[in-house]
This record gives sequence, C-alpha cells and structure tokens, in this order.
Amino acid sequence: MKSSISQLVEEALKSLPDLAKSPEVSSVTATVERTRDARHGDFTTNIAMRLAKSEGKNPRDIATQIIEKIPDSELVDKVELAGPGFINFHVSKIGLHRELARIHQEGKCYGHQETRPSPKILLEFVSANPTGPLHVGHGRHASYGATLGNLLEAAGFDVDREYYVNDAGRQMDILGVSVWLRLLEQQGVTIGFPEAAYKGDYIRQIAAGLDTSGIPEVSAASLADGLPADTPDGDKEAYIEALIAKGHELLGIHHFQRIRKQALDSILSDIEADLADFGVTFDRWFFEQSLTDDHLIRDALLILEERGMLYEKDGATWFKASEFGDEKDRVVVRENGKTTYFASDIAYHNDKRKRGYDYLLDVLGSDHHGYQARVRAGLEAMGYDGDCLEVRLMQFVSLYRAGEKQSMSTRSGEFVTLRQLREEVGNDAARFFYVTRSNDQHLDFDLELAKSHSADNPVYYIQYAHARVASVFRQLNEKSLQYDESAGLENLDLLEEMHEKSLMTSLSRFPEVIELAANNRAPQHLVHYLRELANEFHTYYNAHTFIVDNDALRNARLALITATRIVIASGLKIIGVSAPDSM
RNA sequence: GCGCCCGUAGCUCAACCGGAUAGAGCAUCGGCCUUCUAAGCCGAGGGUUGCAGGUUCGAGUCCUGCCGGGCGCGCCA
Repeated sequence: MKSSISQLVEEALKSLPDLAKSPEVSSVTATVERTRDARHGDFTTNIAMRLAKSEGKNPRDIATQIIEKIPDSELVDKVELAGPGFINFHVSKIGLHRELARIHQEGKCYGHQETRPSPKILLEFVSANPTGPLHVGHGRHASYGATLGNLLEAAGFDVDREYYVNDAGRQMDILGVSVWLRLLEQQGVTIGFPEAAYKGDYIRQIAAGLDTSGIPEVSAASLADGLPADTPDGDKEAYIEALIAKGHELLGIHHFQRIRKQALDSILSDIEADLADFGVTFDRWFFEQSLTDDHLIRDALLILEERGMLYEKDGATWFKASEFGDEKDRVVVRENGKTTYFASDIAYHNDKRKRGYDYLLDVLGSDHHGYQARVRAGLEAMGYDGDCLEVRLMQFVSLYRAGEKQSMSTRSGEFVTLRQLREEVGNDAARFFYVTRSNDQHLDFDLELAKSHSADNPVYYIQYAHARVASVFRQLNEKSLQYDESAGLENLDLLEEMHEKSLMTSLSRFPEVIELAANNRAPQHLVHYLRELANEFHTYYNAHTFIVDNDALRNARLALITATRIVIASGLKIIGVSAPDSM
C-alpha cells in the first residue's frame, strides 16, 4: 500500500520538470511514511520540505504544486497540505478493503516478498565456542539471528544460516585436559583441578560417558612429576599448559586427541539439540579445523602474499591491515609458525565469498567490536568490496537471580544454561523476550521475575488474540452457523465502526513492518507491531460482538478477524513463537 | 590513555535516511464480566530524552565537549 502512495508522488513529480531533476526525487519512497497521528491521515511525505532546501523555495508552495499534479486514485480519499509542508494522504475504504482481500488471498504469504536471486546472504550467528552448554547469552544470539533470518527471507532475500565451530586451538586442549582430569578423578587419581580448566558439571558427565578403550592408565605420581604449583596467585596458564603437555606425553597424541574429539562431539550435539528444541536451525555447521585441513588458510595467505599485503617482522608474518582502515597491522603467522585466529577469520570469510555468498552478515558479541575493521580489511586486501561484510553486535545479557547478578563464565561453571531458562520460562516467552530489545541494548534478564510474571509476558497477550479468534469460530460452530468468506469480503462496506477501520489500517501495515524490521535488522519493530495489532483486536473484541444475526455483517466481521488471525500467526512465526488456537 | 556501544516516565524499554503533541508494558489509582475466553477492555497520574553548546524551517535522532555505565585495545580464541 505504501508503494502505491509513493508511486502517486513520483508521478506528480514527473510532471514537474523543475523539481524532478533534484537529487531528492531519486529517493521519494524513503520520504513516504505512515503518520503517527490519525488526524494527519494514513501516509505523509516530507518531500516538499526536502525540495525546499535545494530549490530555495517555500515548502508549502512546492507542496501545493505537487498536490495539484497527484493523479486521482481510488485508494486515496483526499490529499492535503499540512503544517510546514507535509503532504498527507487519507486512504479510502476501497484501499483498505483491497488490502483485506489480499490478506485472505495470500494467506500466510501476505507481507512476504518474492525471493530475488541476489544478493545471496550468509547469516552467521551464535557460533559459540564448543566448550560447554549454551548459556542465556547465547540464547539471545540464537533468537535474534533466527528471527533476523526469517525477516530477511520474508523481505525476499535468499539467506543461508551458518554456525562457525571453533574446534581448533588451545581452548580445545583445555577442554581435553578438563575431561581427562575428571576421568582420572573417577578412576581414583586426583590432582589439584586447574583454575584455568572448565569446571562445569557437564565435564564430569562427558568423562563418565567416555569411550576409554586403549587409553593408558596414569598414576598420580607420574602425573604430578615436574608440575608447577597451581596457587591462586601463581601462573594458572602455565599450570594448565604443563598439564596439556602431560596429556600428550602420558597418553600419546592419538589418545589425547580422542578424548578431545569425544568431548567436542558431545558438547556440539548438545548445542545442536538445544538450539533445535529452541526452534533454531542452521543450513551448515562450519568447522574451523577444516580451514587448516582443506588448506584454506594457506590459500588465503597466498593471495595476500601475491598482492603484497604481508611482511615479516620480529619473526612473525604481518598483514598490512592498517592500509585498509584497521587501527594497526595484524599478525597472521606467529613466531612459532602457527597461524593466528585472525588468519582463520580471513580464510573463513574468503571461503564464504567463494561459496557464492555476496553478502556476509555476522551476528557477534559486543566484545568482538574490533573484529569488523579487521575482517573487512582482510576482505578488501583480497579484492572484495568491504561493504559486503556487515557485523551486528549483540550487547550482553546480564542474568539476575533474586536481584543478584550471576556469573556468566563458562570456565567457572557457574552459569545458567539456555536449557534451564527454556524450562523455566518456556520457549515462546524466551524467544519473544530476547528480541523485544534492540541488539545494541544491554539486556537484564531476571529469572525470578521472568518466572513469577510469566503470565504477564506480552507474548501471551498476542497469542491470546490469536486464540480468541479461533474461539469465536468454535462458538460459531456451536451455534450451527457457517462462515462465508466470499460473502464477508463482498460486504466489507458494512464495517463502519472506528475500531474496524483502525484494525484494517493496522493489518495493512504488516508488509511495511516486515520490510522495516528486515532492513534495520530490528526484530523489535515486529514485536511492537504485533503488540499493537493484538491491542487493536482486543479493543475491537470488547467493543463489538462478531457473531451477530445479520448474515452480511457477521461474515464481514469474521473476514476481518480471520485476516487478523492470519497476520498474527504469520508475525509470530517469524519470531519463532507458536500461535495456539486455545489458551 | 585510545576506540566502539549505551544513557528516554518510579522500573524495563520503543520511537522507520532528522518531522507535526516523545510512546508502550510493569507498578500506582479509578471503572467494566447475565453477551463470542477478564491471559481482556476503558480511564487517570507520571518527562527539561544525563549535562552544556552547535548545525536548521524542524533535534531523543546529526556535530563538539563534558558526566555516568558497558565492552574492547594479544604473536589468546
């Protein structure tokens, strides 16, 4: 509907050659907005005020000129000049009725645009390190990423979802050691458990379920031999390094790797199941280790080398990131010959492009904010347009229990898992709550509050509107009445109540909300819209009876609430929340 | 010290390239069940948008400087 209004403005401008050449005219669509106040009509444009600046003319005069040239349309009742130079449009009943008919016709596809072939988007999110179960912070990434993916698809983008598994590097060794030491404990061999190791209970469970066939037994004496002390103020990193070396020495690389691998597999399958239960799925799980195995890091570094983007200093290999806007150059190969995590990042993003994705959208924790400049520099140095990378930073979730902030450290083991949260507040409430806030806002999650107030959670308010529509149709059945959709759509003229008009107006906004939320990567727009829509419905429900004796009016009203049900179900689906028929 | 993000009602938060009188929920107060689910509706109070300047027809939104909070600033991942 908005695009129809934009078209009217564009046509008017075409017949005003003096104005049409202004650069402002190229973005007419962007100037057409919904009004905030119903007295200003339904749509408004500030194009005249924008033109006034470049043309040096009075905005009201320009607006008058434009209004005269706006073609007649049955979608619009009147066009008027208002305030300093706004052009306001009042949508006609015909316009609203057509939109309502479209909702019935298109059903769950209403508001969804047809998929365009390009750009192909790769959306990466969660990508939590596989060193423990997901916690409540990851839940936010999961909800936001999944909803964003749905929004982008609804807006017509071709999008794939990917999880990057950090299965390489030192943290995997620490994980392996943690499991190994718990295994030894279970065999009666105890040693001071390292400060720097993973302490969660899940480590014990993995150790208990380990396939230990062929793994050498180790005595406490051989384990303790030559180990540095792990005092609170001592070097806990040195202690765990020594234990990793011990693991390699006493078990042999092969068996140590086997423990590591089993721990990784166990944690990863837990993460995958947890996310799937949460309604969050991925098209691909990409393993960091495969970058090495498939020589992708080597290839990426070769490209950089050929382009003269690398140099040697202090025994390491550096990438000239500062030539591409990063604050300093970055090491890609360490003095010890190992590539850095950043080298993996470059290779990974290069691979994303090589796999055919034009646009790379990463959802990352806010502690990764330096990452964008670095990876962008890497992409540019390899010859890509840096604008193909977009990073959305997710602010932290602070968890409160009984008013006290909880630790969220995976290593300490004192964290609340996403699974616990889901069990306490339910998937629907969790999915919904997580995307109610903008991604750049900190989120305080009070568990007690979420539990005790779960009945007041706005998600139920919206679901209730959906259930109420279903309930009305059950009542209709009990009264042995039939709903005649085509009769309803033919009699929309009978919907003359103020509540009916504003409900129709809200419904017609749905496609615009999807587009807005997708373009701004802002699921909260959809959340707020659905709340407003539910409010319109509940108000209407209280003010008027739908099952009336007059057949024509009854069918028209049922057609209206059916459309409401369709839009609510469709919106909730995007957020990943169920739309129940009864509550 | 440098960089990024945030600061809006008692609390938690919205506010679409800058737009008309800054909006919701919770909490507080007052009404509405003999009628399709009261998990609902209607109404009231509540604001110098952290502070001070600037840009312009117009600033919560953009710029500058302060104040307060978060997160970064590794040859860790």
